Amino acid sequence: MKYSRQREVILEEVKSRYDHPTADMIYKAVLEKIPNISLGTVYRNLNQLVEHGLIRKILIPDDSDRFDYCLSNHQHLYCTDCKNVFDIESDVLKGIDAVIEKETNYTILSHEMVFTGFCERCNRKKD
Amino acid sequence: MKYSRQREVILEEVKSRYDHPTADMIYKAVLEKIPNISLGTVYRNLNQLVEHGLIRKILIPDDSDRFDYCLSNHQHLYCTDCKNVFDIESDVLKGIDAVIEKETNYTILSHEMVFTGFCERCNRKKD
DNA sequence: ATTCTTGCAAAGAGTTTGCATAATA
DNA sequence: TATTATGCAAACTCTTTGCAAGAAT
Repeated sequence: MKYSRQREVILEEVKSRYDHPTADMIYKAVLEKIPNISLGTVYRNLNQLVEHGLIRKILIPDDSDRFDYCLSNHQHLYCTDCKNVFDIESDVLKGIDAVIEKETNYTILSHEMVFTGFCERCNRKKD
Repeated sequence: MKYSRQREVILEEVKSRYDHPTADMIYKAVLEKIPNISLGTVYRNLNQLVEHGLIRKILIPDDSDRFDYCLSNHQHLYCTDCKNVFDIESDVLKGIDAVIEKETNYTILSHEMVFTGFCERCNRKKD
């Protein structure tokens, strides 16, 4: 990838936050630093960064895609109450691709997983 | 839910096929039986059937949603080569929601999981 | 000099919604 | 009769794309 300031700032933005933002949230944030950046550029760069494995895209049921800096094996929880995405630190799924590959005749490259439920805060609200 | 022939035929269509169709594929199939049904009605009914737990929606990375009749615990493989969705018979994920719930302070209601890779047929093509 | 990237705006795909009408309970 | 569902079309959201201009190698 040829260098571009737009891509650098976009990647920094994804890296620096932990709220699993949508493309539009990233666009709005990056606007502060590059006031004339376009939404198309944000989408193009996010997709490129995903393709190059620098960030990942998280699919949310009935909601727009989120982006996350690629770190260790971790899972995600989508809280249907506050609509936020939270990290789940758990290694129960470690090596699952290899397990499935052994059990079937498929080639497994990756998987997408999202849990749906309630976060801590929304759990407490219900008491 | 109040009875409607449209919904009945839509549910039968999802029940009867194993190719994890998109809303549009279901619409085209149902058109054969109800020639004046509208795409909006298909979407409305699919969503209702999902909400009532009769069918499930499968999220596919960078592709449209698929629908599947709700059966036992099984997983899905999205073949990036032929773009089809296949069933994976495996119980490695059985009880995973409860495990995560024990490990965290979240309430887990459900999860979405899709493996990405190659199906048997596309695997063979590569040899 | 060549290739990649940008901003802009328009288009695209997929899905939802408002409304008057029709069917169900 | 009251409620829910329908067909139609328009609207809506999210995302992609064509293009001429600009930046990076």
